[in-house]
Amino acid sequence: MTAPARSARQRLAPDARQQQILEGAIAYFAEFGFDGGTRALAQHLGISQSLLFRYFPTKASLVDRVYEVVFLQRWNSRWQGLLTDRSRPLPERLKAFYKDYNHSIDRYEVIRISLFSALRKESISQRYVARLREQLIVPIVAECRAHLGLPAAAGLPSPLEEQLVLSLHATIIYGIMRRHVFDVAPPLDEDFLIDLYVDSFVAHAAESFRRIGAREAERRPAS
Amino acid sequence: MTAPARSARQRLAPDARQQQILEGAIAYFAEFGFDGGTRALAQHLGISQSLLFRYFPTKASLVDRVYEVVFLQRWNSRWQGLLTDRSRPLPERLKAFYKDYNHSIDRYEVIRISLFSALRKESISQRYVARLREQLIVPIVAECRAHLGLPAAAGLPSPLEEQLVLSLHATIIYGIMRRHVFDVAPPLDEDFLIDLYVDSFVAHAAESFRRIGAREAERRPAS
DNA sequence: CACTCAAGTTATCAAACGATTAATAATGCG
DNA sequence: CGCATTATTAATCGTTTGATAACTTGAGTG
Repeated sequence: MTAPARSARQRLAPDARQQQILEGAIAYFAEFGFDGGTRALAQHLGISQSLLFRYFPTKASLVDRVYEVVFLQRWNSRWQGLLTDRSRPLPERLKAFYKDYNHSIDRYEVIRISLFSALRKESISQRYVARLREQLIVPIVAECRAHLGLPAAAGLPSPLEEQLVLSLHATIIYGIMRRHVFDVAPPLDEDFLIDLYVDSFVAHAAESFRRIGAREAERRPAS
Repeated sequence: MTAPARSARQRLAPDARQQQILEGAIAYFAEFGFDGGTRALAQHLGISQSLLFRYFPTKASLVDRVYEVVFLQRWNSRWQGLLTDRSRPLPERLKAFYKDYNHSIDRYEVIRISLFSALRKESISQRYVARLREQLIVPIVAECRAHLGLPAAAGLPSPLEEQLVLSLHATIIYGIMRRHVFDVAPPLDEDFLIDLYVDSFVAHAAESFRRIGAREAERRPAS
């Protein structure tokens, strides 16, 4: 009646094995961080520790592949186009974008590995943040100015305007962090909340931009 | 002309040495995480590695002390009273609270150690989050209902209302994380931004709570 | 000024780490 | 079916880890 213990050693095609190791590594490092040992990782995968080094020459190279999958493979290059498509009203664009964005990064492995690597100050993490700023945040600032009938800013947007737009972004990210890092917050009616956040943001945008403009004018009186 | 190398071995009173180690450990673990080695920590402190174990029996006990200092010592028990003091208008209370809160946790060591320990699922981190919810978030929800003239909720607040209030909270926390974890975002006119966030939140609160009420009514039609 | 006590360091331990080598067994081909 | 190929593992290497033991040196006291 005992299940016939299937052959302890199962042979896989190299591509399949590499893929399996990579996925296992993502799950394992997301749980325990990148200081987790290769032996425990191998045990999670049901393979021997030394096999890892046939497919990845060093632990660091495996970690780098994990970074690549988590950071690069999860970026949708259509986001920027979606955000700047002025044939649709801004609130609609923001809602569509943040629903898609939320959907694509609201995963245990993604958010935790992002944080682990950011805390390590990995360059790939810094590049991700820079990309986020240049391709999403700065364009949203510009779209807000256009939406409000303000003149397009020459050069980079003002830091305060950027910060204001980030406050909307923060709401989404922090919700994901609460679920997967702080381990509270039930999975909840997220699309409804995104509509609410965006509407609240847009409703107050005119007043907020006005106050920021006034603030910056008073900050540099000699212009 | 060479500085007279001060005696390599400097003798300190036990209390002073323990304090010095603790502070050095906070700085070191905030930078490198809790998997950083005891040797490197000792080197940062300019002492020998074995001396650490005279003042803390194990590395884990040192880490626990670091947790205590970062989490418990930075909690102001007057926050709850400040938030629920209905002799002052709600926006004023929220602004005062968040300025103080921001000021007390916007520190490199605090935010990074909080994240490291949350990722490790340390129980002290979970207790902190629970306390945050019970003593700050839930009361703010109740104060918002009162401010809006809504009946006080029986028992716990609705999850959606809680999430809405957390969106304000997220704005503050995420700004701190951007500075100390993602290493972007200049230190910026924070009190001005907090005023802006709170005003924006309160201005739209009536509409937001109304929509949440409607949403929850439709979710459980048979009540 | 010598003596004592304890703060501090050097030297070392066993265990765990990433990584390598040599042995083993599963698979496909003739 | 027998054999070569190679995916896989067991055994092991040198380092580094947290922790301990034995030795050293600074400072206060009679």
